Amino acid sequence: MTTRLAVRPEPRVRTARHPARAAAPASRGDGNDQETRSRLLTVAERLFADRGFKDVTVREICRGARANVAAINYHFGDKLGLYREVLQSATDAMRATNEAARRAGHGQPPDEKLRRYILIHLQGLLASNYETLHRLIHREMNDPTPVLDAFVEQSVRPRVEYLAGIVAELTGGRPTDQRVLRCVASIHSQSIAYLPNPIAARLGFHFKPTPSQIEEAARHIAEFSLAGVRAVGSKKSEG
Amino acid sequence: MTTRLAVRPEPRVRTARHPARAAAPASRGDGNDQETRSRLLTVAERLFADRGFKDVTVREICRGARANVAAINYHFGDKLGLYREVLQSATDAMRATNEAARRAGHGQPPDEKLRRYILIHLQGLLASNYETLHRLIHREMNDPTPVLDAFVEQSVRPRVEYLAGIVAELTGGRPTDQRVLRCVASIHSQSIAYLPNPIAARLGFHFKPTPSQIEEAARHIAEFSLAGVRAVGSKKSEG
DNA sequence: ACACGAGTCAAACAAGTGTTTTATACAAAC
DNA sequence: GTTTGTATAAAACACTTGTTTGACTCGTGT
Repeated sequence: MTTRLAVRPEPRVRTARHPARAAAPASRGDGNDQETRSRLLTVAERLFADRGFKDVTVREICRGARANVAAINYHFGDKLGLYREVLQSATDAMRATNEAARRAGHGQPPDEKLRRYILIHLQGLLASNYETLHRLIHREMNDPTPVLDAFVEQSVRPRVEYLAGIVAELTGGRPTDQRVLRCVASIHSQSIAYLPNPIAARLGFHFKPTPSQIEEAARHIAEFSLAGVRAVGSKKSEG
Repeated sequence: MTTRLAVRPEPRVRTARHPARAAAPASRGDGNDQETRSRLLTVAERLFADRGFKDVTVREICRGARANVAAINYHFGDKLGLYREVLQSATDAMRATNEAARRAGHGQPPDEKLRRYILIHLQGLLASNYETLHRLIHREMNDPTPVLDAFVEQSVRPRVEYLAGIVAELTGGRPTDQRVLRCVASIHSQSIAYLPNPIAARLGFHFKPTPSQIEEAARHIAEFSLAGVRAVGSKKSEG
């Protein structure tokens, strides 16, 4: 029936997720059981990233996971419950990248912090298993669901605040200064440009995300941005 | 039935678009006629931008345009035909912006060409009537349809080539040089960041696209990029 | 032995979907 | 006046959608 993404009372998952006594889960001889659940997650992640929530049918996911049509409702309550769980793993993965970038820059001068931040994030962005997750986020940009709030708070905001801190160090401004925030936007947006997308493909930009190509791109963004930050940071505010 | 976007033989539009003799089209007294067609286009543009091709139903469009369900099939053959026509007008509008930017930079030194290019494109990007069209393109990035090819060739490629020419002038490189192309990506991606999007909204970035705010953002991008281009352009290629 | 519950399955369900059909109104061409 | 072709409308069509049902396994606990 209604398929629009919306908040609604969590549908009762039949019994599987809330076993009555459940010490040792019953296991069948054919090696399935919990496996079905994780197979559904794997297949759904790929399909949702490829074609979006609405364009993917539960029948398709179940066929891909060699499960019955009812499996999704049994294991996740409904289609949206499955989607939520898929997207939560994306949020977790990106939070890990954030923390890695922070550690790598610890104790370094601000320009070196920026270089390492950009490199690590670009590596994370283009790592083949994360790329799927980024496509999911890109879809959330067009059709936000309640899941996006958690992602922004846990993943994007820490990243932006850390970046603002670096830029503030570089320019001597305050992290909430308009001028600083514009620099943050300029830096962040450049990385996104290296994600594979159909327009770049049609233009003939075949960026191969090999380690050395990623390093080269990261170096470009870092030097480009450092010069940019210094240029706009040293100017008196005008107008 | 099948609703996936795909190339398929153009469905026969009943008669309206291919009148047999048709000198003066028959017109009814109630002032409708061709109006219905353009009302459908207007409503469809807004709905497609808001929620995407698949999420919008023909019944919804027709209700919004105060037309019968059969109106879309009558005037455009099918739902995809309507979508095609909506997106074609996006392509045309952007091509006009391209040409305006070219004219504005004619005879100017390269740095001034870049400043004017960025300002005009940012103005086009954020003009309220173009913003709808950009949301449509953003959706095409996730789910490309055959229409995207025409858009890239007529709208994106000329833009990128013009920008590459300016950067090449600034650095003394050739427009197809890897280093030049990376600068083009850096410049172009910064403008995109100013399009309204749900992540920026959740972060509290309330960019008001007033003329003066747009000018200020354009100035930031231009100075940031000019410094960046000069920095990476003056360096010898290494590694 | 028995009951219970986890997990799976085929089938059905209710509500949508894009599209087609049939009919009708009306202005212009003949 | 008749025909022709445009434009609209209500109803039906054929099909897909997410979800639910009820039966059926099969390990486990008692």
